[in-house]
Amino acid sequence: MTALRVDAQRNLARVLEAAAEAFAERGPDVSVDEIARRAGVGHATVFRRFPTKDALLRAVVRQRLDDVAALADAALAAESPGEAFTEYVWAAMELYARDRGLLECVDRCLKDEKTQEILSLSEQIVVRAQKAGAIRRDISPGDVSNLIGAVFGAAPAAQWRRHVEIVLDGLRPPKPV
Amino acid sequence: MTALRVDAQRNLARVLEAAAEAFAERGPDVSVDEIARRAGVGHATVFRRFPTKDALLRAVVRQRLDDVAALADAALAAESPGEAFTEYVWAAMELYARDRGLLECVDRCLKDEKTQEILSLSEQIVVRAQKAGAIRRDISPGDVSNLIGAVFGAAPAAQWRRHVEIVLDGLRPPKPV
DNA sequence: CGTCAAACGGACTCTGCCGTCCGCTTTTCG
DNA sequence: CGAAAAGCGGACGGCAGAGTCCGTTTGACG
Repeated sequence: MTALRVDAQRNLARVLEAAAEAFAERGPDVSVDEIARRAGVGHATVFRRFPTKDALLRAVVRQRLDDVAALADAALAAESPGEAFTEYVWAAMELYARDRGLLECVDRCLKDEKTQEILSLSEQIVVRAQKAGAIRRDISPGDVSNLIGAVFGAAPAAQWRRHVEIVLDGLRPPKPV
Repeated sequence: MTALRVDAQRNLARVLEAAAEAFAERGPDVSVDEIARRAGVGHATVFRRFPTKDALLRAVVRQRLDDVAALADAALAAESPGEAFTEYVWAAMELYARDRGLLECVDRCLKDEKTQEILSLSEQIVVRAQKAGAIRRDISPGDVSNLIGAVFGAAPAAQWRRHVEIVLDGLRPPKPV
């Protein structure tokens, strides 16, 4: 496999950029035609680099998830597990908030390795916080991501912080009576 | 407008039943063909009674929402606003749990009068509970429905009770420190 | 510069779905 | 019973989106 021709490289970059933008704005259901139009190429060019629309989606998601992975690594390295967890949640949500359609895209890539990796890291963060007593134990680590993701995804853009705040409150262990 | 022929009445009933079942199982995106197949009629018969697929969806939703409306009325009539709210939430979610796709169908019928009516009733229930001090005041009544609906909709079937429990905990006013 | 493989994109196919049409069947009612 | 009206559903049209084909263009390289 030799290197791509320079025009092909440029087009590939444009496609990835346009796809990231389009998926972020409109979610995973934007048509390939729309992406190609944004990239200024024919849609056949998209399919030459990515065998299916799904492959393109996964490529974009993997790219965007790198930032989240960095946040997760930092959270796992931090001293206070409880604070690390809430800070991780806020930072990650802040990222998703910039690209509103991304969450739905990630949902559709659950089988993807990269997505699984993030999920696994997130679970570790939760487990650490649970062991430290910062999160109630009657919910599985995986469900915590679900819960927060769902609330974030459904909240009106202006209100998501308050909604997430409420869930975080609910996740704290009930004070002993 | 004279009455329907008896065979037409029977088919109409079958279509409504099949549609309710299909929408509940598979969500609002089941094809009209699928519904017609379940009802044992041609899909043209469906379109004869309902001008569009959306009209059929709305009819089904209106029908199913009657039960929810009854719950809401009961909650508004109850003495303790706080208890009435939580009981209403649990009862309504129990209904949606039986027909998992229904929630998404309701989402798609937000403009429908019946849906608006339920939303309005739900808001009144929340307002009452807020006035009674059972729910924190830093969230709008409409957002409470959003929040609970989102969590319920995204939760794995076996876990939704726990997830809703957590949100309810988060919705209680923070204990004064 | 000239050749050739790589890349391009418009046109095409295929699939799934909504909604309509029209010739045939069934019910109704005198 | 028999005509008229109501109902039926298979076939059709149209649309949108995914993925393919192929004649044309363009960059790589001697």
